Amino acid sequence: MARPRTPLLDRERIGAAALQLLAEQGEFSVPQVARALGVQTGSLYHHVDGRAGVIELVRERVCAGIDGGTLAAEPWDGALEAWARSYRAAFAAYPRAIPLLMTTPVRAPAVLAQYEQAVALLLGAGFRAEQVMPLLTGLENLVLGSALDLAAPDAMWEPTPQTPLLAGALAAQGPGRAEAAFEVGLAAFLAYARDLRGGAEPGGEG
Amino acid sequence: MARPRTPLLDRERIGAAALQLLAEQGEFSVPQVARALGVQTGSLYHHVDGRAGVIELVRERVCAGIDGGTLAAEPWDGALEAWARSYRAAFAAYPRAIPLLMTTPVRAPAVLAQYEQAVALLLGAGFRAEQVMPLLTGLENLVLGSALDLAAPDAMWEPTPQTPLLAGALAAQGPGRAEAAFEVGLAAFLAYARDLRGGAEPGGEG
DNA sequence: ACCTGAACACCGTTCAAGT
DNA sequence: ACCTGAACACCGTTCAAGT
Repeated sequence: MARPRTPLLDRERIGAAALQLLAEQGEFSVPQVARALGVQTGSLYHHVDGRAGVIELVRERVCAGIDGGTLAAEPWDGALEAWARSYRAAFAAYPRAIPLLMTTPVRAPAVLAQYEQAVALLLGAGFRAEQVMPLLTGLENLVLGSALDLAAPDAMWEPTPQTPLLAGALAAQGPGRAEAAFEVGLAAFLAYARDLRGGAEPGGEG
Repeated sequence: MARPRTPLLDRERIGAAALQLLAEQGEFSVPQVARALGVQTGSLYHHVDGRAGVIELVRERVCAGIDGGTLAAEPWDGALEAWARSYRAAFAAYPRAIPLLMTTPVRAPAVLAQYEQAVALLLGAGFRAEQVMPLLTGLENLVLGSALDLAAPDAMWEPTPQTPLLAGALAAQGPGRAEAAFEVGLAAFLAYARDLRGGAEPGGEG
């Protein structure tokens, strides 16, 4: 068969297959993706830059759920808040992909473009350049940590008979609690950002 | 040679070798650890429950740097703050281990014991059982995210010519910024916790 | 350009054999 | 109990061969 008249593979289907594997079993391998698409493992390498490239396709798919239009709203703090909520919802839809995406450098151009826009928002609001990344990474920690907590609240703890209090605290966790923690964390973050910005003029340079 | 009169291996040395590999190259494999100890790969399985067991040894080593005594101080919010600072310092010493430990369930008894103590502190301060885990995981997100940011500030971003603002924001990041973000994040967290607790009696049951 | 099929170095885990 | 040495199934990546 060799080269088919119409390609068997494309980046869309590769990303979708990898994300589905992640959703089902919490991980994926390149051969598994190939198998799911009825193709040889090596064939993927004609479309994607190895496993890291597949991860970036997954990131693009998950992040496609984020409404980037929120970043164009005014005022700046309302835009940031709406973006954070949309960001969290997108990741909460694929909780088992979060660990993979949290520990992998962001290369996907579509995602970088959205962060570029977020940087522009903060600079336009009057923040200084050194203030921007701490704000964005702080917001990201809040969003991703909380999305993981929302969808997999006890994934990180294996209590034992020696830790009865911890076991009780885990059992007492209600689904609304992660929600509440996010709300207050977000409010605290926004209050901090407003305070940090002080009386800067919107669009000002210094 | 088969069984030596005095064992060649012990859990201490396995954990130390794995942590050193993580510090040097950001990852480790079981065969690499065996090689570093001059031993066959299979030998490790007599001392440790597979790769996951080695990860838990690494966690114990890193967490050994946390001063658990802080949790016995009074008042409760001062204890929590001191614990968070010690926690962050311990992880900042091994930044390349953080991604591995952040995405892996906690099984190490010594670490679980410390969390058991933290749960006891919060319950003793008057928090209700459902409030405890959201507080602890929120604090953990703050601490680990900030430790990672402190030690590897640009590890998560690969800016391109299409993202000049992002590149500028990354370049403008000073080392003191992660510190400042942690300080304010911690202050916001503690203020939230005090507010959530309200006027509960220390040691009260609710 | 795109797929196959085979290869390569590596991984995590198991286990009989030896002392 | 503890180490060796070999095995197994699996992984990520490369590449000549075919169309």
